[in-house]
Amino acid sequence: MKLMVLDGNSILNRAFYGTKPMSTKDGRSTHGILGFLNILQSKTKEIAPDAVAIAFDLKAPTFRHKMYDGYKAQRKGMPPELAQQVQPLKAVLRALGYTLIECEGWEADDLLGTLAANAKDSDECCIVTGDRDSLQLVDGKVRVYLTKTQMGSPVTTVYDEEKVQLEYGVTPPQLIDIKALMGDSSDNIPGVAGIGQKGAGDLIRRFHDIDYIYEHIDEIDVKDGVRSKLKADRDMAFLSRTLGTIRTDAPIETDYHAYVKQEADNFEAVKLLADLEMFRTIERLHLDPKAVPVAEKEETKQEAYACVECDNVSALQAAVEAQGKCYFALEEAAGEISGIYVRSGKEVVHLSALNLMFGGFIADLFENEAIEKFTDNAKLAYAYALQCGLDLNNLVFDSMLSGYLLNPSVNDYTAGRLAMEYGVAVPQEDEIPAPALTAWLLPKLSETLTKKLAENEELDLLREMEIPLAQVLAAMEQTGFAVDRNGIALFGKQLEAEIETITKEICEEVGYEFNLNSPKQLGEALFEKLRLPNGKRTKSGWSTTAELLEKLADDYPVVEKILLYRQYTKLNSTYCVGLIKAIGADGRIHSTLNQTETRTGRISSAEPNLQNIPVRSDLGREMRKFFVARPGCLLVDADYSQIELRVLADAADDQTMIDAFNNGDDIHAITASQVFNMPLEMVTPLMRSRAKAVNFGIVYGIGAFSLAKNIGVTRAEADRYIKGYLAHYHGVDAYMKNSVERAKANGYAETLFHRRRYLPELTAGNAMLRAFGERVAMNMPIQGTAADIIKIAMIKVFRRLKAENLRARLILQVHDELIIEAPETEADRVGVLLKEEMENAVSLKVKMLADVHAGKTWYDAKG
DNA sequence: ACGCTCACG
DNA sequence: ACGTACGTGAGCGTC
Repeated sequence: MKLMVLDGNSILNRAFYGTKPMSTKDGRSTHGILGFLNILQSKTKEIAPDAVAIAFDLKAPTFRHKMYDGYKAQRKGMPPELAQQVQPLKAVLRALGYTLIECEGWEADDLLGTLAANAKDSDECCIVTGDRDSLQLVDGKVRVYLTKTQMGSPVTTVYDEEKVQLEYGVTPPQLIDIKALMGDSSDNIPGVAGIGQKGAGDLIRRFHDIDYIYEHIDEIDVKDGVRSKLKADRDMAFLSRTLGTIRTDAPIETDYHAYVKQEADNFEAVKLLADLEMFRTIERLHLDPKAVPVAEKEETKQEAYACVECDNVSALQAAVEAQGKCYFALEEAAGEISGIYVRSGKEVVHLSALNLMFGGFIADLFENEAIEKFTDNAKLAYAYALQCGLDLNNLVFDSMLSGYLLNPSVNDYTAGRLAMEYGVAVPQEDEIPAPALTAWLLPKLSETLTKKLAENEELDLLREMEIPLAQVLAAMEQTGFAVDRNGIALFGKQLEAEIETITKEICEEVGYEFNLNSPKQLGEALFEKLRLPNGKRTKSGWSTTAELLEKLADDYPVVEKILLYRQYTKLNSTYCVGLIKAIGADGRIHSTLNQTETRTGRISSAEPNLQNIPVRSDLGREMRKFFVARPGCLLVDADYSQIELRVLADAADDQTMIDAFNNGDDIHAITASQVFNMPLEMVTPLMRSRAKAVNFGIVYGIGAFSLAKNIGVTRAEADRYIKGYLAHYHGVDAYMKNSVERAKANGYAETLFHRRRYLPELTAGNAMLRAFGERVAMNMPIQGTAADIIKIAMIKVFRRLKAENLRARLILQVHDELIIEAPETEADRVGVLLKEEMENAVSLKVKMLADVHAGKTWYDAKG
């Protein structure tokens, strides 16, 4: 029999510190459990055991071994976030069919030892642990798989007798003697005072064990200092050996056959894992998620899933109208709407777009204001309505947007996933078409999620912000942005010519041809072939970032050329080639505006991304000349001035900052005068630019090191700026502290409009991760509130354009900027309207300011 | 699939 | 001792 024995406490500990913190929405940490199951699964695969035993201490919740994250010398209790995970983990393991070994008064080590020592002739014992103590157990039948976590991924070293010999120069049992001499503070093993790891190893390698050493204490060839230290602690040495010897006589079952894994209790396991909100794990362990046991299990049985093809459209329509509600999911095939699934009573009804009555049904459904609509993708529904020339009225629920508001840190908001997460029964049947399942789930799902949103005070966010915004985004996507294809193509050609020349020049100077796009090859060329100074290593070679190369560019013309090469190729491949590919048949680019992507509430743009078109460099900004208004139109562009700092001034209720903004002062100059403690007239451009960086830093959750790096001053200098800043803007100082405190207390950060982001990082043992959580706790409310504000503005602008019967259309949002394409005759009016709606989207203590410009191209319209 | 680099707010 | 500012998406090379 091949038995795999897990040192439960040790592995859990490793898993806890080595896995990115995660928690359930009500704040229970789960990453220890997740990491444990990952290790269990990967070791099972690697070792392929016939049986598995998992040993746990049944002692006080302390660890024998050194803690991963910190103190070398002391026993340390488990942090509560870890202790809370022990019982749920054990329950999950039992449900999965594993045998747990726990024995009152015995440490897990001794249980491992007992199993290892009792390996029969044909047996093999593989110990999986994070603790080197177990290495003493290694023999011909026993191997130790020592796991560490490096950069978040588990790394295992396998120890057999040979490997122990190789690494320590002794046999496994001799490790006990080494420890007897050197001691182990984390295990309260005293050892011999004054003998450390090196000395102990040396002695045992030369004299085999402490028995020999003490029997020949006066004869052996050691320094007198060592001899006297040994003599002084003779009793300690022998006591330490006893303490350090893992016992092999625990009263547990030692027949390996007893540990053959039982069949998993699917029901129980899924229940436990669903409660821990570990849905990925359910899938990865090949459990059947359909068996999610929920309170309404009985009801589920009554509500057997049923799906029928619609044979009577009028009857379906009548049923929906009678109900006053419609739960539907649109069916897509090859990018087209191919049908609709409607939950009607106890069944789902499918109506194909091929059905002659389909168009009529959709029109009546969408436009009927008396029917409340519930769906899973509002933007898609609005887009389809727009395409059909219909109004979509009274859409009250979107499960995807609801899931996003409840927790924006998730990547999958399909109805099936949400149902699992929020405890809605999922039908048992396999192979239900996705939209059919969605329609089936929507009644319960909408009820559950709506209730949750109401509890979180996020219901308005759904109904007044995200759902209306979905309509705006659908229209923006459909409108698209006109571009000058020939202009882009020509620009690309010019770039390619430059790139070709410059590539040759660079290769000539380096002395051989290589791929300039490969950071690896480039690093080798610069820092090995050309031997340039100040190279910095990254994980996989030399760092070749622009930041580093710029420092070398003055002295080495070839580096300057590489920077140019980078700039040209970036512009050509990402923007010229990339954008041309994305131009639609109508000569316009239709980007996808994602509404559920960012953790702060911003929208994102993809395929292509139109939110990162170059502007900062002169050459890059040229790209914007190819983003144009259609003939007879102008682009009207407005961007908020300092929206994030204004939001901060309001949230922090900082009078100095509020006054500065309301007086129309130059905020960076004012900040400079505060930070440098001098009158405004004496602020130099350099001081202003540094103050500007401080302002940015504050919004991001500042650190002196990064600020220093950013503006090129010493760290101490940067620290002074920050201190100066916080001393003068004391409202901001208090607000930042309060943001972190509140996020810690609540488990999430939130915006002015109650959009929330959970921050399990705040409970992390790892200081760096925790610091990250703290910065996010400071940043998210600011970035997120700014995102909320522009969303409100977009909805208001959209409605104004419609109400005033204008032909102008919103075409793009870039976080603090809105772009409208307007007929020339409307441009002035639209500019006024746009500014008005943006500035009045919200009413804060600080007034909002938007700068408006119009032009034929984006280049011209952007101030 | 992942890391590096770089474009934007 | 260690790494260091928030939020994104795309193209490329490497594994």
